[in-house]
Amino acid sequence: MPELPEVEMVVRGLRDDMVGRTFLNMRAEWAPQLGDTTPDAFAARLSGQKVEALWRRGKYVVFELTDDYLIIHLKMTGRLYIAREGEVYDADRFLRVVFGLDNGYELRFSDVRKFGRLYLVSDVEGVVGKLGPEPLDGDFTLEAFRARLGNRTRNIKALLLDQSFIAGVGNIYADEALWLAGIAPQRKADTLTAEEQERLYHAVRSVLNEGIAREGSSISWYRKPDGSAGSYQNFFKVYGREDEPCPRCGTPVLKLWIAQRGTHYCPHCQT
DNA sequence: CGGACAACCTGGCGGC
DNA sequence: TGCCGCCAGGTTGTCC
Repeated sequence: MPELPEVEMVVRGLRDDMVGRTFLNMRAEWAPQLGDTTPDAFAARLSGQKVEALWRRGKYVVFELTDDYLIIHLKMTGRLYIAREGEVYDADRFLRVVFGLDNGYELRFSDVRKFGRLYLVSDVEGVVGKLGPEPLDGDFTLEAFRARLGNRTRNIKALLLDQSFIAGVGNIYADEALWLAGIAPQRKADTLTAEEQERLYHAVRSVLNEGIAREGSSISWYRKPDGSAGSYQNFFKVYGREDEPCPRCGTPVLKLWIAQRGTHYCPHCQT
C-alpha cells in the first residue's frame, strides 16, 4: 500500500488527534506483528506514555513518546485511524491492534495481510537508521543524488526501490518517476548521463510532491485516517496502465518484471 | 555488491 | 455460480 506520500498523509491525518494524548492500554490480535515482544510486555511498556510528536521517516510512522518511540510500518495493507470507543468502522474487519487513549478514543491498526510491523524502542535509529535520505528534504540536493548514484551498477528501478538508497519510494512512484524522467527502468544506474541524473532527481521529487498534493494513491486498501481516498491513482501515467497509450507519445505501455516487481514503462520514450 | 527467490499473509479479480 | 491461479503501494533472509 503506502509509499512516502501515503504515509505522509497518514501522519498528517493523525497528528492533531494524537499529539498530547497518553496511551492507556493496548490489545493485539496478531502477536507476530509485534516482532519478538509479547503483547503483554508491549502493552505494559506503552501504557502511560504520552505522544510528544508524530512524524514520518521513509515509510515508517514514528510516534515520539515520553520515554520511547512507537514505530509502525504499514507494509502493503496497514491502516491507522482514530475511532471513538465502541464505534465500528469498515476497516475493523481486519483489526489487528487497538490502542486505548486517555480521551475515550482509540487508535486502531488494521491490516489485511498482516505484514505490518510495530516497534516500541528507546533507540529510533535501531529501526530507521539504515534508511537513505529523505528525498523531499532540503539537504537532498542534486549533488547528493549524483553522489549516491555514481558507482552503482544495479538497474535504476531496483535502486529506487532500495530504501537504503532513498527512503520512501515504492513501486508506483518509481515507475512514475522513471516515466517522467524518460529513463528506462532496466538502465544501469552508473550509465545515466548527467542530464538524466538531473531529470530523475527532479522527477522523483515531483511525483512524490504530486502524490502528497493528491493525498496519496488509493488503489485498493489505502485510505487516509479519516477513511477518505486519495486521488493520485487518477493521474498515473504508466503504473497499472499496461497496453494503454503512453500519455507522451501514444506507444502502448509495457509491463515487465524488474527486481521481482511489476514494472510499467513506455518502450519508446523511456530510453 | 547484486540478482533471484522464498517467506510472511489475505482478498479480489479474471478466466474457465 | 464456483473454483483456481495469479496478482497486489513491502521488506528480509538466504543462497550463489
